[in-house]
Amino acid sequence: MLDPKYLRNELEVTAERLATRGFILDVDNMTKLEEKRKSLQVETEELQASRNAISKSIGQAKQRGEDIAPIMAKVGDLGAKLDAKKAELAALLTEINSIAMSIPNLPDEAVPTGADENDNVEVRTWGTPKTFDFEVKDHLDVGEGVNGLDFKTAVKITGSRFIVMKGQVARLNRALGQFMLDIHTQEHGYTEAYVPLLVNEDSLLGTGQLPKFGEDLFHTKPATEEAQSLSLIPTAEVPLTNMLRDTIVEEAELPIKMTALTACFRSEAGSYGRDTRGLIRQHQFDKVELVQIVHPEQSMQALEELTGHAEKVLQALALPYRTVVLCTGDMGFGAAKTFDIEVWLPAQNTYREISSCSNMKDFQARRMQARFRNKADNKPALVHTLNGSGLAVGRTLVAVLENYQNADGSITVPPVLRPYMGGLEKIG
RNA sequence: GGAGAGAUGGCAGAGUGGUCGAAUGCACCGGUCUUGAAAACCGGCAGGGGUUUAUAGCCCCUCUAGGGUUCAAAUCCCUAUCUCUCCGCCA
Repeated sequence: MLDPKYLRNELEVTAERLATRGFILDVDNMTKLEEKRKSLQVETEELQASRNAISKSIGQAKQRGEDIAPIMAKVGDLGAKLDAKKAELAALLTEINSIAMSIPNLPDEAVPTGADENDNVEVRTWGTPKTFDFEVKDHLDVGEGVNGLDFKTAVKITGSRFIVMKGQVARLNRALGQFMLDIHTQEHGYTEAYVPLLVNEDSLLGTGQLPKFGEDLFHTKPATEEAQSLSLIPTAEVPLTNMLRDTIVEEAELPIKMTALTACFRSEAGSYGRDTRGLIRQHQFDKVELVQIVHPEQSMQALEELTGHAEKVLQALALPYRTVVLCTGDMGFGAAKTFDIEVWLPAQNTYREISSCSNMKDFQARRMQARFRNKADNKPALVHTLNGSGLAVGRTLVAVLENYQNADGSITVPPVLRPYMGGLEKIG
């Protein structure tokens, strides 16, 4: 969430900046609520203060052995009045908080203004799309051709948008994940983490999936009414970032760099009919996530680095890609700045998103109260959080199947993956 | 699943109805000493919020969370969550 003080004092500026990402802030309503809050809070605290004073004097009188009755009489209906004000204030604060939790992050000044993905700006490309002297097949035909992808069986077991992988394709998927983890832990300084795939509501509020995007998630149905519902993670960003929730770390511990290979689960509500063919948009897929917890002054530099770490994977796999900076209108809820990395898919003759790397600045940190002890004044201050895919394994598999296909229907195993495949050079 | 114990500041750990937001130790910050460091000594040090030009003062809230009793709750009662110990079960 945004800094409440900033929101209050710079309401007009905030509204303007939010408008660039298509979010309309109801300035009049905010002003009205804020005025109400101010007077109500002052009144409540004054009542509270007078009750505290009286209670204290009762205690002191009692200790001196004096008669309390006259003081007790002064209490009167103070308690009832206070309770009423408290309830009124609590309701108002709840309303204000729910609005605050639904306001997206402010775009960084450096982010290009735009309405949608068409206004994103390419910042670099790497590699040259390979030309094929035969008609290229899409990854689905390639995968099914070597008996490695089985959509029909997945539908039987579960439903659409799930996949069964078999044989060397399943192994290739596993190899990709292991390879990525190894790069990030051995060459980029990330600590590997094994994390829960089910998380509680506080975690989802912390990273910003809730309260607004609950329908994008899968939720468990508790066995009993009282039991808490847990949700399947849409990305390892949720458990990794929430590791820092409600903690204060020493400044010297920053930056904290963590990575995890996990399955990710997305309900893909509202995306019916899009990318229905193949592995591009599944309800379940593997992803290697990169998370950095950094000093506020370092976060923009960290975003460049983190994006570079993700790009390294594609370079190692010799997969052509381009990197774009998302415009204000295309960024996710909590992001201040985002780079998307798009890999070349020959069958679609276009680049498709394979990684999204974002600097959330203090947006998540404020929600989670993730802080560090600032050397300058020895006080706690909010950290900045970043995350990025390094990479989405399922989509990387798509890219490998398409870019490494041969005329005879076989797939060449990218050289860097061969150690993970028992030396295998070709599938099919 | 059964029985019991517990949850307090960055950490450890006192505190069982009334100047307790809370002893003490560690960590941390500042200083003295030292060529420098360590040790020793002195001082400071919970977090959030309101008001305010103010990181000055003043005020409010917070001892896992949510309810309750009371003029007054870290302290008493209820519920939830989590942790630990013992027994049972189990990959």
